[in-house]
Amino acid sequence: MPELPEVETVRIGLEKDILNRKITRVAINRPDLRIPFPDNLTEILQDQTFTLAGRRGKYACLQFADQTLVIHLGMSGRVIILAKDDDRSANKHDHFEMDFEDGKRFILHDPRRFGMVFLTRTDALDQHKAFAAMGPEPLGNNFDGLYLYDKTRAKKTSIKTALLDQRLVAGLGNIYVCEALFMTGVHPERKAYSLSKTEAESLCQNIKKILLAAINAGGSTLKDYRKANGEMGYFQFNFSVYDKEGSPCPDCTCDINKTGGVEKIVQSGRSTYYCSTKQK
DNA sequence: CGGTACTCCTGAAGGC
DNA sequence: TGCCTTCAGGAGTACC
Repeated sequence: MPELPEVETVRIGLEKDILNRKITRVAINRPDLRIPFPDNLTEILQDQTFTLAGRRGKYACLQFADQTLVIHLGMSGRVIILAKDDDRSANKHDHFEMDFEDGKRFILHDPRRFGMVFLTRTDALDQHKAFAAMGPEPLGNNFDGLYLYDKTRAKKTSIKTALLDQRLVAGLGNIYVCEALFMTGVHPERKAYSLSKTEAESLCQNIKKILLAAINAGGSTLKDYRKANGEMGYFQFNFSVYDKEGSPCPDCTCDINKTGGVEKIVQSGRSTYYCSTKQK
C-alpha cells in the first residue's frame, strides 16, 4: 500500500497529532513484524516526547531525545490515530500502540507484517543500513533529469525495474512507476540505458508531478480522516493505468477495439500496466 | 558488481 | 456457500 505519497501523508498526520505530547503508555503486542521490535522499546519510549516527524523514502522517522523511531509500513501497514473518545475494539493486527497525554492513541496495524520498526541515534540516521545506500528524494533538488540520465547509463535492466530500486531514487513503488512511465510515454521494458537525455528529463519531471498530485490527494483525504475510523493511508487518487488492465487509457489515441486497452505484464515478479500505443 | 528469483505473511478476490 | 488458487502497493537475501 504505502509508497512515498502515502508515507508523506502519514508523516503529516503524525506531525499534527502526536508531536510534542508525552507518551503515557506503550504496548507491543507481538515480538516482531518483519524484524523484531527493538529490545526494551516499551521502556525506552515511556514518558518520552516526539519532537519531529520526518520521512526518508518510504520510512517515517519520529525524533525524540537523541534517538529516532523509524517506521516502515511494508505492503499492508497502516497508521491509525484515535481521538480521545474514539472506540476501537481489539484487532489482532494492531501490533504497536502508543497513548499520549492528550488522550490520542497511535496504532500500527499491519496484517501481513512486512513492516518494520527500529531505533537509531538521530545523528547516525544516514549511516543506518536502511538509509546508507538510499538514493535521493525524488522531490528534492538532487533528483533531476541529468541525475537520472547519468545513473541509468550503465543499467542494463528495464527502466521499470531500475526505478523501483531504492538506491537509484527513494520512495517510488510499483504504482507510481507505472503511472510515471505512462505519463512520459516510455515503454516499461525499455533498457534503462536507452533513455535519451530528453526522456530522462521528462520522466523526472513527471515523477515529481505525479508524486505531488498524489500527496495533494492524500492531503485532502487527511482533512477528515477521523470520520473514516481514524485511519490514514487511503487515497482517492485516479490512476491512469495501474490495475486498469483492459480499460481505455486516458488521453491516448489508441483504439481500444484494436489494442484491448491497458496491457499487463510481469517484470521482476511485479505487475506492470502500460499502453503499448502511447509507450514506446 | 549487476541482475534475477525467492522469501516472509495474511486477506481479498475469483474460479469452480 | 465453501473450498481452492492466485495475487497484492516491499525489500532483504541467496545465488548466478
